[in-house]
Amino acid sequence: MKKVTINSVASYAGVSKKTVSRVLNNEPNVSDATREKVLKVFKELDYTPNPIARGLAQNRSFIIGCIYDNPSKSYITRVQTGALAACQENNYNLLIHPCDLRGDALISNIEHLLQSSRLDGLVLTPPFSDFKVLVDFLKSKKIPYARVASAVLEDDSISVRSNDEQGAFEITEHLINLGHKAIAFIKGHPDHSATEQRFKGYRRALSTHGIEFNERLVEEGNFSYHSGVDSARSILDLTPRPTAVFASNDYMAAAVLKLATQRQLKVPDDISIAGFDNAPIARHIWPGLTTIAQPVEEMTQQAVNKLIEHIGDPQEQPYQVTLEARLITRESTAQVK
Amino acid sequence: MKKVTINSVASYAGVSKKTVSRVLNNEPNVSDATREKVLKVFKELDYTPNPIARGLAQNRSFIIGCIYDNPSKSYITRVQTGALAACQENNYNLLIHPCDLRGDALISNIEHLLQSSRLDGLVLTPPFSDFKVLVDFLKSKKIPYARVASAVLEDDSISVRSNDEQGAFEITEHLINLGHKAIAFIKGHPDHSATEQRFKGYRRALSTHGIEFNERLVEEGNFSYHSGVDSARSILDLTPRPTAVFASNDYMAAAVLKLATQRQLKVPDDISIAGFDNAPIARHIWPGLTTIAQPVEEMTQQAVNKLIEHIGDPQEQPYQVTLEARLITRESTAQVK
DNA sequence: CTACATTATGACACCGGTGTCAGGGTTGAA
DNA sequence: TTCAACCCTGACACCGGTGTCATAATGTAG
Repeated sequence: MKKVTINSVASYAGVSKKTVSRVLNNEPNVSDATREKVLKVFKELDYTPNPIARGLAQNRSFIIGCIYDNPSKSYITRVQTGALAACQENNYNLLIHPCDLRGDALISNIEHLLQSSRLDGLVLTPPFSDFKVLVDFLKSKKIPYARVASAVLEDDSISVRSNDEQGAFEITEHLINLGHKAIAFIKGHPDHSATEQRFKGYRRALSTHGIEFNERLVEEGNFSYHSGVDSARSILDLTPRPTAVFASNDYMAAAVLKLATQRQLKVPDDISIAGFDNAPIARHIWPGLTTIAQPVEEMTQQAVNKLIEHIGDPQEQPYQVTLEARLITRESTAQVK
Repeated sequence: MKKVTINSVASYAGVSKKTVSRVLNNEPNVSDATREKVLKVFKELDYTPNPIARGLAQNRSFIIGCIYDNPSKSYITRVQTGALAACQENNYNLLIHPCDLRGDALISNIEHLLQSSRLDGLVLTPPFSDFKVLVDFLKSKKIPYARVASAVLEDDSISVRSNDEQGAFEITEHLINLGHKAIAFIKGHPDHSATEQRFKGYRRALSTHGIEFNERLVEEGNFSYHSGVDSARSILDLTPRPTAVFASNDYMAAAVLKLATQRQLKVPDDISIAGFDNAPIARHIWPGLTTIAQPVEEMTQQAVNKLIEHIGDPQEQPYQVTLEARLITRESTAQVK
């Protein structure tokens, strides 16, 4: 396939490079006749502009980076799906970059990424969405960024989230309405802002319904399945055993379910279990997990769309949205006996 | 941050652009003194070459594309992990591109991707690895590609796989050794080459051990959890009920487990269940699934490494490797009663 | 009909690198 | 000593677009 460049189009159409460029970019000040002539040549020659040359001239790469450090594969996949959808709408591409949260290495890692890829913008996913050091760094370097599922909304950034606190409140309330009073809670990873939000929702539901908070019912997890196993062990060993467990995500909830089943406990007859996120595993196991569904794809797609808009026009307003999370009840929770 | 370009480095070091470029690319014919001088300036000025400019000059993007259409999220994540590892070693970036297998749209979709991104190469993951139309298209366009987990090895391409047929043989044999004779089988998606391979391994194990193949024990699935539910229903309704089920992947196996549990069957006491892939779910459920572990990350990493090598030097030999798959026994399979 | 604003177009430099080639300096063999 | 071969280096064009500015063509007000 011989290369079709802007030069061939220009000479073929009998106009200058610059005019072709104007048509490409929908610039004003091109006569309708000329525009149509050029557009026709585009088709005839099957011309596609070279994004690299374009990037060089405009100092843009048309690539968005997505950074993550998340134990939940399904979460990442959903984030990617949403980001990809937005990228495709805007003729951007998505570059994925897993990286470790810990330590100073992060900033230099990101710095290297930015220098070596010249990304136009960055999507921050949990736990990076609320990582102040990183956000400040990006701000100082004037790198456009968007935050997905951050706990805090700030005035001057793009941020799309869902209401974790409210979701946790609702699912806890659901358990309370089923008659549960001793509801154990497994926390998430301390670096994720969702961890605190979900914990807050749990506590608010308890206090709203006049149930005293009991610290012994709270276990520290980190969102991983493995941590869920450890927490589950402690919880199931308690006497009296709680009648329900609310884990901060579905993987940990699945771990509780596995351990409970291993110990011959019937779920939900002997113990109710609830999770969070509506990960695939929540419906792949028996009994299916009652959980909170967040519109992760939608959140990410909106965030990336706004990010790209912002890149095109840095005057663009900040964008802060909170989407609804909703309760999904399955078989893992039932009326207390 | 003011921009550090090759020009600033050159004038600062008192040499020409071209000499700086030579140092950058480790070209010969640069005196040691000059080379060191330039390298020192790199550090002092904290210079990073602009990949976009480089790409324009060399007509390369330093980006590898990875295309997929796979219902298994965990498989995709593993592929990405391996591909990213290889990319990072070689200062490449990874661009992910989900797309539909079906129809003519695929080729034009890929064509558009190539034109708009100028990818240096493509990684084909199942089911694309064995999709002849696509492979032929890439060959005709002279786009470098590598195939992951393809069934067939061809002479002139890069292809890294594991032995699905052998894996299926071993897990079936494992069931036979436990005394099972009526072993149901759930096939995968017909477009995936692994589907046929795994079926072959199953049949070979049966015939090796003198067990007659029974077509009624075979169900058509498509690797999705949902299809597993349907197949499980048919299998569990059989009389006499098979004593074991071998599903072509873990999601479908998990579906069998869920349905069996719903029907009050004890696994593995009443029925043994085996999967394939060693997906996370295999160890997240109870009982854990006996399955076959394939080194997906390793496969992809090798494939991408070779692909990048090939891009740098198109004379590079073809590369064809088959890695070992290994049996992992968990609680879902046991001696027949 | 002139004076001036506005629109349409192209020439040319530029983005930040790499490829080609020519020229000066060394080295080694004749 | 001479000449070819080789090593090192830089000038310059080029990759394929975009930005700036000058200029020609057209429109509009006085």
